[in-house]
Amino acid sequence: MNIGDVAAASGLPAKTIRYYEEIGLVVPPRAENGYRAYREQDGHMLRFIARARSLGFSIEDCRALLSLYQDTGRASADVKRLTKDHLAEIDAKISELKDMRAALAHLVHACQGDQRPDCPIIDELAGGKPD
Amino acid sequence: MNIGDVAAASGLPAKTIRYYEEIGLVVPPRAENGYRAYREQDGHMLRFIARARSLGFSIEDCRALLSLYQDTGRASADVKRLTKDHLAEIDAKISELKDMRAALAHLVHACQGDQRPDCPIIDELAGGKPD
DNA sequence: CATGGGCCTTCCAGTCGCTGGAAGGTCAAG
DNA sequence: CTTGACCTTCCAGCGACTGGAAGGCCCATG
Repeated sequence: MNIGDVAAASGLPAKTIRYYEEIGLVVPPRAENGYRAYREQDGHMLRFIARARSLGFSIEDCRALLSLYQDTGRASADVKRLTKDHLAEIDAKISELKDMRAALAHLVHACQGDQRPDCPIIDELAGGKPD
Repeated sequence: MNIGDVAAASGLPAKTIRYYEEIGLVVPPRAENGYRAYREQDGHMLRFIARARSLGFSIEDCRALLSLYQDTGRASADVKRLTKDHLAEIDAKISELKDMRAALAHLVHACQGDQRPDCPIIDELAGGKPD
């Protein structure tokens, strides 16, 4: 399988797959002509990574997950801990974004949005109207 | 005011403030000794940016907001549109993260997390148990 | 007047995860 | 034999900083 084939199969751009090789994540052997020759297991790994990335795992998390994936003697506790940590980070991000969202929604609501310059959004960013 | 003073006043690291100068966001005059000499208006701008950044606005948004801030003939509609667009992006991010969160929470729940290798998280990343 | 410490300066490199583009090699079809 | 779709490498850039090295400036103390 050439890179285009695994790209189509995994849904990842070829560029990304080359990048994954560069960082040592999935390193296929080479054919005689210098083309990357992906084996079936390489394709599995790439699809594994694509799914993990879509769940927001970092590349380094993916590296760890991949080695757990390939370690048939793994403890599921290790996988679970990694996933829980990631979940906690996601929760933190959601909470941060929700705070922003609330503040922004409030400001949007307060602003007339007409041709006049008076604007509670600008006022707030400028330090808040001291009333 | 030297950079340390505006850093303390705005809560931004000096490094960041230098970076803002580099990208032309807040460019203070220089004192004879070469030090950045921040005027009061520069300090206001930096605090303005710090607040906008904490609401998640991008640097380019900050640039636009800053010019609206300084344009006393602005239309509040312009500020509102910018803010609404940003709010929509935040909402999109929240929704994406929530989807991830749901999937991760499900997986964490399903995984025993013991010393055995069987792991629904790995199974799912590997393509899902076709049952 | 020297010295020390805390500022300040510039410049370079790294972060994360790609993404774009240029320049060129390879392969299969017509 | 040419065309066009693939493949290769290498270099550069995104956003928004952040770290660190090497050196200059300023002020207080001895």
